[in-house]
Amino acid sequence: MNNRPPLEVAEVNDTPWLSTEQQRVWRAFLGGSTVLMDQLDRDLRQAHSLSMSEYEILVRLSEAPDRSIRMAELAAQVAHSRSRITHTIARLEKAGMVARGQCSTDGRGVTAVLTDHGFAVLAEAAHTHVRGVHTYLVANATAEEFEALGRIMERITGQLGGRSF
Amino acid sequence: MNNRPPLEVAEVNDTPWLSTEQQRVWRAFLGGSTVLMDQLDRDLRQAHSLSMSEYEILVRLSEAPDRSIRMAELAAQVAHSRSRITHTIARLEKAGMVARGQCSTDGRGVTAVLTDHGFAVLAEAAHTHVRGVHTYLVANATAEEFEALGRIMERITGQLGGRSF
DNA sequence: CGCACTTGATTGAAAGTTAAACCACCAGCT
DNA sequence: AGCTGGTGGTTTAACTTTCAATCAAGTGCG
Repeated sequence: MNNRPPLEVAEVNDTPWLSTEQQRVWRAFLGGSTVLMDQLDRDLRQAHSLSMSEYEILVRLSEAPDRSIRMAELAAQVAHSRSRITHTIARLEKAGMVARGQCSTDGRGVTAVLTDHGFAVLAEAAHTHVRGVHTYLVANATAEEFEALGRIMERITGQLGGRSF
Repeated sequence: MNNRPPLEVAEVNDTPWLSTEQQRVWRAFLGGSTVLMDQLDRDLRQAHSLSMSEYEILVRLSEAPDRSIRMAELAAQVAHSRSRITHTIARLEKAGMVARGQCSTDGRGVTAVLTDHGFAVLAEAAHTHVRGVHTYLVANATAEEFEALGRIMERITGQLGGRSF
């Protein structure tokens, strides 16, 4: 059971394996996207003590009518579990960036509302974030490549988008 | 301080903002890659009780000479902190998939070695994983798009690749 | 209405990750 | 040999995320 060819290249049963080239791209994606996200996260933390996911939440809130979104909806938008949103909002609330409100139309509904302070922090952080996206991603792609990236990712989201947590 | 245009579109100071189109692509990437990774992770867990990062470690080990890699080198390959590798390897060791060995050339060096059981688990899991990559990613891109993806991600890794943890 | 059933959100504990302190060993220098 | 500084790895505690249980409020139906 020892002298097989490297796993990812072997041809086994009915599983369609990856070509060497496909594998190269896949690994580039794996490595590249982690390195990219880690860098954006690090930048945000250093400059504004915000994690990437906290930042994303603030962005969504800032764009919503009344700067407020219901917990479940927020969870769906950023693809986190409800539980995680509860905890994260609790932290952001403690930091004074978000407040909780009752939903008017549904007795159990809770809405997260971006405070003025939260908005101010976001306005600062956005500079850091956008600069990062530019220099780490946009600058590393031609217009066509960038467009291609968008198309691929949109199809993936279309295929896997609606999920249960 | 209330009636500004949406944050990500406004033009402020010297920060080069993102065009609406760039923003669309960036969000697609953000959403698409999380949804993709989540799905691959979920598949792996359900079928083989392995997380994506555990799987990646097993893959690296399986490809290395003697199926063993030193801790620090492993950490670098999968872009995790040393500490995280220590913990993860401890878990994999408890599960009997990896063993620890002393490094011959360096007294403090510790090597992680893939056991036969670990290899067997990996051989199973690889089917699940590869099938996932195919149906979620490869199938959602033309050959050109796929190539473009590879180029972008390789450039990013080139720019950000060597990091400290 | 009264019942079962689902959904929205929170809770608390377990699991995983990060951050910082720590120990052991290597390397270079005097 | 004896210092000194740096690297490899583990440990501990703090923090974040997940998992399962819980509770409250909505919905549908006899």
